[in-house]
Parts: sequence; C-alpha cells; structure tokens
Amino acid sequence: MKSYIYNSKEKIELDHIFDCGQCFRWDKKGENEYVGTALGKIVRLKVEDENLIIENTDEKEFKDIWFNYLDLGFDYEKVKAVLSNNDEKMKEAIKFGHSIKILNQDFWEMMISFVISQNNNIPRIKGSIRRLTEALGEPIGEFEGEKYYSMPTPERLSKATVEDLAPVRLGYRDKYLIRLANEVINEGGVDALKDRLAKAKNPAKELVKFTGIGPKVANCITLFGLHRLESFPIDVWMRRAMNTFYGFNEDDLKGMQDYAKEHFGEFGGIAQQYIFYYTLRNGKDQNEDQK
DNA sequence: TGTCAGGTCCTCA
DNA sequence: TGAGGACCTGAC
Repeated sequence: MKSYIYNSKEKIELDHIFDCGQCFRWDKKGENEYVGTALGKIVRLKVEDENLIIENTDEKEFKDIWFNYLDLGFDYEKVKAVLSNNDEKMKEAIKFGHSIKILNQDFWEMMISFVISQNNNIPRIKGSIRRLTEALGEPIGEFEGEKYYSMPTPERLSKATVEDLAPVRLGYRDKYLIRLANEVINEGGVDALKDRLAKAKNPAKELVKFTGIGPKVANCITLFGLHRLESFPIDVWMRRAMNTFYGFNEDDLKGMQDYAKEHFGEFGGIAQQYIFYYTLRNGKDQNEDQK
C-alpha cells in the first residue's frame, strides 16, 4: 500500500486531535492509530516516534491535502506560549493535550455534523453521520473491507423527505437538515455561503439564522468549518470546565465569552480545545474509575 | 430502567 | 426579550 512518512519533530498523540470532538468520521484502530475519511479520501494515520505515517496516500496528495487538513504548518508552540502566560490551569491543560490541532475540515460537512450533534452524544452522532452518508452520499471508496461515502450535497439532501431519512435515525434533527439544505441552496450554494461568511466579521451571528443552528453550533461551525480560531464554543462540558478552571457560574455564558475574548483573543478556539479535552478526558477517566 | 447527552425551536408571558 | 417546556434516539 502506498504511504507517506512525515517527520513531525515530536511525537504526535492522535487522540488529542481525533478524540476532542471536532470530527466524527475517524475511528481509533489501535494505539496512536486512526482510519478515517476527509475531503473525498480515506487514509490510515499511525505514529511511530517522531514519524507520522499516512497510509493510502502519496507525497503529492500529502502536500496537497493532508498537510493542510492536519494543520501541520501552523505554529502551535507560539499559541501555547501565549495562552500559558500567567495561567497555571491552562498550562496544565496544554501539557495534557499537547498535540491538539484544529483540523481544516469541509465547511458543509461541519454544518451538517454539528446540527446533528445538538442534544446528542458522540457515539450516536458518529452513527447518524455514517448512516446519512450511506443513505444519500456518493461512494468514495473501500478501505480494508469497509465502504466509505461522501456527505450528501445540499441538493441531494433538499430533495429528501423525513421518510427517506427515517433509517438514518436522526430524531427530530431530520427536519432541520432538510430545511438547512434548502436554505443553503437559497444562499447560492455552499461555496457562495462560505465565501460570504469567510469575509464576515462575526460569522456565528450569520449562521444562527439557519435552521438547526443556535449559538453553540454556530461557534463550532465557525471554528471547525471556517477555521476562525477566535471562535469559542461553549457547551455543557465547557460550562463545567470554565467553572473549575476560572470559577464561573455555569449559567454565565456571556461572562465566559467576554473572558475568552479578553484572555485568549485570536486563539480562543484553541484554548477551548485544550480546556475541553482536559475536562472531558479527566471527567471520563474519573467515571470509568468509579465503575 | 431512567437519565441525559458537546442545543435549538417554539410558545407564551 | 427571555424563560421554560418539548423534542428523537440510544449510550451508559
């Protein structure tokens, strides 16, 4: 199988990237090993020492697609230094999730994924997305016996009925997705919408006008779909985290946003990922310990 | 077996 | 303008 080896100059922990809630189409296959699909490709990622091994790709595809997708060109060390300044808790969270990167994912896929994510849990979100792609997407290819499909286009989704989507088991979100697809078409399509939002000062403010998108989902799409690193999504885990980290009342969303803007600034989204991953992992581990 | 999940929508003051 | 209930489904 063709593959490409990238020397990352440090040992990357893939869990930090793929188990922090920003993506739903990657599966852990072993220690520091994931298989997944993005941007119409399927690959396996493995880490051995300082080498990131990407299977089912070649040098050209790595440079054209994966280097950017994995955000390998961005200087996270600089961000860590800025965020760590006078913040011991953040320093601890950064140490814990040191390999975190904000992936450069497909905008439309992020819209769909985070609408599905609302009031939902990660195993079911992943299942819903997989069934949605199988039902309405186009085949991408097969990898080790498993077939992969693309996210359905707005055009395809807009023509679907709730009956068509019943096997996907989206719950009440099926109606949101169909309406959202129609709204995106009315905006001139995905590319036109993405271009418009990319130029917007506050994309989240525009995104909440769409069906199924509230403040939290809008901030996730802004961060993960538009790569606007200042975006600071606040969900239930972040409320708890901001309480433990900085003593915020869990209902004080505005206070948290103001704090993020002032202290994390242009890197709010990366700070959010460090805090989120630290809290989620420690929370989960504590729960598992109790069992 | 019941709770709750990385929220949003809708209704009603 | 915002508070509060309803909402699908299935992990745990």
